[in-house]
Amino acid sequence: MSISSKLDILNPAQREAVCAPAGNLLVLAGAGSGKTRVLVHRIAWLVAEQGVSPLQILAVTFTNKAAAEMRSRLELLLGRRSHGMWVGTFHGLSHKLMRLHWAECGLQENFQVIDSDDQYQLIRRIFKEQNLNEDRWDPRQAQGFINRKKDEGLRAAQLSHPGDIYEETMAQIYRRYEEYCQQNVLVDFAELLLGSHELLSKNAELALHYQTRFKHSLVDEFQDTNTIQYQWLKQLTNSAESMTVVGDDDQSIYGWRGAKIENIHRFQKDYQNTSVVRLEQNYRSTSTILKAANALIMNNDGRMGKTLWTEGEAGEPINVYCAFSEEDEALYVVRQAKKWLEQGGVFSELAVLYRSNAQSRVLEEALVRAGIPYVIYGGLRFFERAEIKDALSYLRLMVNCHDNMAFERIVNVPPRGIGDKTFEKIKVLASQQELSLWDATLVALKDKMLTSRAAISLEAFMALIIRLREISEQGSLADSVEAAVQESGLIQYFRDQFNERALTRAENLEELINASSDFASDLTEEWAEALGPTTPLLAFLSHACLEAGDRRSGDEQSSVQLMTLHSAKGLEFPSVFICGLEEGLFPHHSAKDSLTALEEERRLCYVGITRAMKELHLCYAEKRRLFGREEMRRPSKFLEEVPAHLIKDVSSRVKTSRAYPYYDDWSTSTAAEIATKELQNGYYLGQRVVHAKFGEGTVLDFEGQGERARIHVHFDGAGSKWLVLELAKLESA
DNA sequence: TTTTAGACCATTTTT
DNA sequence: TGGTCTAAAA
Repeated sequence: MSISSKLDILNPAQREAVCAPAGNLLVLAGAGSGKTRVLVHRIAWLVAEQGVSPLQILAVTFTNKAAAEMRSRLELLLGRRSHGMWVGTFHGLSHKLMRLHWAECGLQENFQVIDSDDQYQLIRRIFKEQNLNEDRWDPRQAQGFINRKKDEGLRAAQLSHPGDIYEETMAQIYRRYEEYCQQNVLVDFAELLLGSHELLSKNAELALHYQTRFKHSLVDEFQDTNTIQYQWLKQLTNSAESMTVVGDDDQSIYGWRGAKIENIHRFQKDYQNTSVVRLEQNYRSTSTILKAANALIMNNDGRMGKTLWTEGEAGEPINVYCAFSEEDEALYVVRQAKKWLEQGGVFSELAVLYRSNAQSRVLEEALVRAGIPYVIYGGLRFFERAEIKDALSYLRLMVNCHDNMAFERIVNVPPRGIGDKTFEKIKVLASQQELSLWDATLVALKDKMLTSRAAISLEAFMALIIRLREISEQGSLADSVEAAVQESGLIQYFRDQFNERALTRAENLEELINASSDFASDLTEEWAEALGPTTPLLAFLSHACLEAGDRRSGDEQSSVQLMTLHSAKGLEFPSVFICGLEEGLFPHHSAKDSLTALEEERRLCYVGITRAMKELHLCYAEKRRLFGREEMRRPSKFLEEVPAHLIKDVSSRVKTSRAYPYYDDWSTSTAAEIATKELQNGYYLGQRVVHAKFGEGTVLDFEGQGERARIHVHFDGAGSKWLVLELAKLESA
């Protein structure tokens, strides 16, 4: 197989990186400079031209998305599946190591991965158990503390701060947390890295095995690595012939999460004779956009240095819109979106970026009014939803009935008459006799310590779990999931409730069954390779934690894309709006006292600007409602840092004018039309109505459709009530 | 067990 | 302002 013809499409710098001789290589890849292409081609080059076996390759990314893209592009390039190659995320590969060597990790074969929400809940449980006052000590802080320490490679036992009450308390919580995880065979995200790192540092032989295996390693987004990830890599690549890291110090926006840009500098010190290649030719944006980005980022100190350029044309100037208010800013976006459509564009080519999620609301409202479809990134992902986690807890108990977390979560979900009192007795018994909740329940039942009603319920619950376990031993993965969802009564519980939310939940549970069946059929072949030896059920549970699903919500095909600047990283759009470019908002006020923080904000802005291919709109408002208060705003300093000659002021008004003129574009959605949109089932918000029994009142809210529709009315005499619309027989007052 | 009222607080987020 | 969380009330 020849790859050389495929190298022709590379530019000189890309080719230099792809074909660099074995050794250590640092690729500084600017935004839109084809870094994934370089990474993929380098692997292909190693395999096809240098005769490197896929088994010798380790390729690490941060996100599942990046890993999947790398894998599929590699397949395309090599014309075959890359069997035996380790391509995955830091966490995914760590997980694989731990599954393969669970015993050496001091775990059991059926260990389970927990996500950050599980971790948080667990820490709160520890707070209760230790009688820690949540007003004084914040569980979130403790969670941050534990993860930070783990990311630094530190165990609770290694911490000591005599006299410092804060550190002491946190360390104590950490210790208890470790204990709990060990007892319940739970592994959190940070633990995957730390645990697999320790696995290798404690087993010289094993370490040597992997070190001699992975002759060629490649790492994506290197600027985002934290301390433990760096050590982890160093350990695995100890005797590698080539180590290729790709990154961009200018796009480091996760410092607050423990990412260390310094790792780029450290790499050059730790890995001798590192050659550096800069990818500066950009294939994404117009030169105007690139000039703006370059000028902005020049204001940061201590950069590795890079200047983006393009062979493409200058394109349009950058639009700067000074809005009167945040509503006006949103209307600008609406106007431009309509214009884009008129000129033959598609909504999905537009991205609206903002610093914080709270900003999306006003934008959404304006888009809804204008009838423009949009998709918003953010919110809960599929596997993070409460009902899904409930169902997964049943599965977890099927795998390991001593999983106390899962036990506690679902023992009374759906409600089966096992209340706090009963459960408290079991918890006390469990801690006294050092039993799992499961075993403690057995003892409590045997010794008749419970009321008969509770005993019956608990017996039924345990019988259910045992029955489910039997089903899972005989049937397929989808059978197990379906049984867990059906037999537990979980889905029926939601179906019995007549409101939209419960219905959605029931639908989600059905979707979970589908997901498990897809997972089983799609991945059967890949399991062994991706995860090592494990059961389908365990694999599915881990998958649910490690790849919690898409963050997007909304299902329109051609929709405007709304997201934070952080989530825009790695994406590109023909036209980009950056909203809320105001001091205190972007850069965020929390960055005002720290130069490092300010520089990270600037990099975030740089990331935003470099998402744009053809058009860029920078928006800010003179006045914005923040926390219910109206405030006058100052434009962001980042706006001044963009050279004036690249900018076109598109503000539609004279400084002194008032709101009225901006509502030109509302001509299509007049007051009457807005009112109609808010009219539901013949009623509208704020309407005065009369009820035969409760008298006069005001309509506050609606819920549901058709027969299930309910209306929330505040009655002057009788207070506020939810009424079933069909039965209420309301009349207009 | 579920609903509701009041307190509190307010970047960014992947795994 | 509004979303989330907890404690109290129905």
